[in-house]
Amino acid sequence: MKSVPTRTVFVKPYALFFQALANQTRMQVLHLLADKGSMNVSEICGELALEQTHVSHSLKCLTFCGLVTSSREGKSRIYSVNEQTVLPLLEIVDNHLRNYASNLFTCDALER
Amino acid sequence: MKSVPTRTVFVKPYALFFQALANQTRMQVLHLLADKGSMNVSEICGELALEQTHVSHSLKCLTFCGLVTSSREGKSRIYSVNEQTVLPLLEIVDNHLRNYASNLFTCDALER
DNA sequence: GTATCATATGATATATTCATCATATAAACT
DNA sequence: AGTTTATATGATGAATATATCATATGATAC
Repeated sequence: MKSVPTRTVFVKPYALFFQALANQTRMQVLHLLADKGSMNVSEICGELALEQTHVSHSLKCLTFCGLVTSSREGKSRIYSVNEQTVLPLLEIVDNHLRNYASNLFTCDALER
Repeated sequence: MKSVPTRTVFVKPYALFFQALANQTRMQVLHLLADKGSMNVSEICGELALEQTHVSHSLKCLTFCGLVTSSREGKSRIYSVNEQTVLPLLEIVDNHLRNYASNLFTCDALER
């Protein structure tokens, strides 16, 4: 019988979830969609001045984590943010950054 | 005059914040503190069966991002979670994982 | 003082993630 | 059928993060 390391297993999905958010490109896409509602891939590329493959990879990851959903519309695919999760999440983080982590606005990297 | 890439700059602190959470060890520490209230470093090491340096590095990162606070007590240092941010944050993610991302419970890695 | 206990720091090899490239698929139109 | 437009996928070097090592600092007791 294999012993289970205390708490070790249970946090993995949380870490994976936050990994999806721990990237500037994916965060840009998420903020843009939260702001504008729905957009197709070309529109996102245009707005953020990013390459199509880069945006598609980012959207795949966000989709995998349930942060965005999509539906086809002709040749395009329309992406929308999962408002239920993303809006309250960003609000909490917004407040946190102001009140407890204003250093993150000016630092280059994380101290580890 | 240098042109500012659309939205690019503003998301960086968000990505940095989420990076702190995108790691199993730091997530373990955070869950443990959220559960037990306050603990010193040795207690955390014992409970999670992790090396002291590893835990200290993790706590440094969490402190830098305002997710935990600490105070000295004799030779020890007591760490506490920032309840204002962490409790509602974990609740949102908990619901999200159940409702929109149950695949994260069983997958090995993120699809990108 | 120095010895011990508790925690923090800096450096490093390894492991992971990122952005880009080349290419594939999917839908609409001729 | 073939062509164009829109998006997705797989592979890869380069960049970044991780966990561990050796060591430093800080506080108390002797």
